[in-house]
Amino acid sequence: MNRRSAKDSKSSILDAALKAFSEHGYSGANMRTIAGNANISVGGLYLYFKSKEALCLSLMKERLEELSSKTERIVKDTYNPAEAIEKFISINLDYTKEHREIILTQGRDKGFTFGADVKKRFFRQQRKFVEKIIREGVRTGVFLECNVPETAKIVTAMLRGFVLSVLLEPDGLFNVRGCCEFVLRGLLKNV
Amino acid sequence: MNRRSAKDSKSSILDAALKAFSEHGYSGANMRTIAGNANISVGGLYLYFKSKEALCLSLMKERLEELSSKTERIVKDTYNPAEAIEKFISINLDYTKEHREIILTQGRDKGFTFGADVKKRFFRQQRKFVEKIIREGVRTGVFLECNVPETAKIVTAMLRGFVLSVLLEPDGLFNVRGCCEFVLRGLLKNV
DNA sequence: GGTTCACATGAACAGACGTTCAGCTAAAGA
DNA sequence: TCTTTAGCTGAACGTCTGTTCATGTGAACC
Repeated sequence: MNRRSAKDSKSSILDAALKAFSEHGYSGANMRTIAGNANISVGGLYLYFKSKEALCLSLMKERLEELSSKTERIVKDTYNPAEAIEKFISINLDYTKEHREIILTQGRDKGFTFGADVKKRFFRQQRKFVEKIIREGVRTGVFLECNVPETAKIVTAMLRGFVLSVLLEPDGLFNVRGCCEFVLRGLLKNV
Repeated sequence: MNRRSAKDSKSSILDAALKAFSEHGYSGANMRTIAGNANISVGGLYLYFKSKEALCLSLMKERLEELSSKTERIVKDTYNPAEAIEKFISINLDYTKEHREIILTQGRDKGFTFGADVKKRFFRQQRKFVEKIIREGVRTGVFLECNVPETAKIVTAMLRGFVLSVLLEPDGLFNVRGCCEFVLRGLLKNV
């Protein structure tokens, strides 16, 4: 066989695409550059992804599903609600630091409609996690009584802001611990 | 003279550009379409803005300075810190609703570097406002003792998340009042 | 050797892009 | 009437884009 396995080539392309899309946005990213950075020809790239759009969607789906399942796994076996919230926030921020390109999901390129269903599913999923944690917190009397869906929406919105800040600030300048404490102060009964 | 005054044409162009950039991002926006929507020719557009980049920067600057001065004006003559925070948040969210294009400032198009100085100046300004409010709150004993710059950073990050959520959710679904309360619970001594 | 197969190439195409420029139009002043 | 002037036009240019396709290469099997 030739140089690389199909699998290796595909993953090379995905890596390069990730970099390109996160640095230049959808329209700004360039198929020739992506191919070049993946050490493959343009034609070769098109063997694995039938279009730019398909490549970008595949990327987004992969990343969001990975983060979603990671979150679910860790949050599931944490029974203390306060701890669960903390974990929820730090998993998301850690993942953001590791994969800065996750910002793709927030982007507005090609209008908000691009990949809208994938993004929507992800955000709904995230909100459901938070709702579950808060409901448990309220039930066990650790958290304040509140409108659970509304509060979950606020907490996920805050998280979204933290994620953006982590992406925009030079590394380390953003304090994850402080964020968790601040959020918890809004939830806990006895601080 | 011909059809319109230079002033009218320029403002028509800015309106069309705003729409284009916020809907399609920097690379996705199209000078021909912008000109068309502004009822002017491509050549005409270039009489007023020497390049796409200049047009976008001029737009961003205008919007951010408007919001910044609006914030300053209203926050300045509010002496109750809790009220000031509430106003700070709602001014920002109202402005976001009115000018959805503000999302330009959150974007990553053309790399993070595009318009970086304008954005940075704005965000620093915003953080300074928040710091001032918090410092006053701590001084008068209404707010909890805290690391002021760190806390201000967290609050502005949260605001950023709220702004994004307002932009992403269909109108009205996002509860401003609830956000303010949540943030204040993290700041106030006696809730 | 020949054939098959998976993997790969890059020139070429068609269209879109930002930008320029020689020239137009009609109102205002002489 | 002629000239000036502010405002405007849109074809044309060069470049870059996503995408296609006829072709190449070398390992594996017969």
